[in-house]
Amino acid sequence: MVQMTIGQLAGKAEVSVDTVRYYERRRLMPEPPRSSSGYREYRADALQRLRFIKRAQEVGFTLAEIEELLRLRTDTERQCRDAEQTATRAIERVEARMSELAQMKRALASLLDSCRNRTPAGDCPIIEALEDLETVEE
Amino acid sequence: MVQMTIGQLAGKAEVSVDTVRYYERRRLMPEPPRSSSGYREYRADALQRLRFIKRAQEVGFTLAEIEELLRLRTDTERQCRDAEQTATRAIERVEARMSELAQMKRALASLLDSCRNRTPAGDCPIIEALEDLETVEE
DNA sequence: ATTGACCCTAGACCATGGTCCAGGGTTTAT
DNA sequence: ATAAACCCTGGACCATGGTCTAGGGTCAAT
Repeated sequence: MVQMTIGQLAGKAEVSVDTVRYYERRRLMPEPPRSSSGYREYRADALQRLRFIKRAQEVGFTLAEIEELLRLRTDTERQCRDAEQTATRAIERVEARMSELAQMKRALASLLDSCRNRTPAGDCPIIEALEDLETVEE
Repeated sequence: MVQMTIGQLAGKAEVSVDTVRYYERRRLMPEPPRSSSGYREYRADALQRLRFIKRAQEVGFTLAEIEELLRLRTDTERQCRDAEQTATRAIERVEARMSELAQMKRALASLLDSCRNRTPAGDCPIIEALEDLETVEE
């Protein structure tokens, strides 16, 4: 199968055809040649590129960053330094979000804990805590 | 100050007036009485409620969950069990997101690491990795 | 030859949690 | 009395990453 329709491409990459068209609009995927009837005709390199995008997304790059990486791919000189920077930014973003979540988790766990140790007759400590505390951190 | 305008309320809670109106539309805030000229008139309990919402949001509840908690607040019987469940769900959501992020971070760190240890002449290992790997996990 | 599965476009819509705008009225301070 | 600062509504718009729809054309199989 040297040529593929968009549906075949999407199937192989396990994304929807809408996603492929969306990436084309976003310029993450190049515009492929068209058949005489206007159908997009993809070759293996399109699948490779789509997989690149998916993998990069899985490891936490945003589509904007992936666009950057894809641009770098063709510019071998500046390539590595810039890719490194992009990855560093992505790590920092991930880390920042992780510590926000860790804070949330601590707060929620402490709410839950008070709930489990409450006096049977009292009001719900979760709701009380949200009503009264200045901060919910320990 | 027994009555407040929306701007005063928003100021005290450190949110925007748009946010207050948005919460009203979302039914997180009740519709307050209006002055003769149609201005919203808030009392202290509105501020309390707004702070409840903010605090709950800070600890990782979604607005939908906060709506739930607010509803529970008036139903003292089912209160605690349901609030506990909501908190448990929130924790699970936070934890799931945290482990996704941890996975991302490991993958990004390993990319970055290969970048720093590369042979000076080679292509960018980050881009290579995204091109070639089946998975980027170790 | 017709049915069903696929393809096309442009644009609307989804969730989330808001923010901003236009076009008006009101209140407060000077 | 006039300007600044505030308030009102309804609806559009933002980011993010898609998904869906309408209204049409095409391709493969029967």
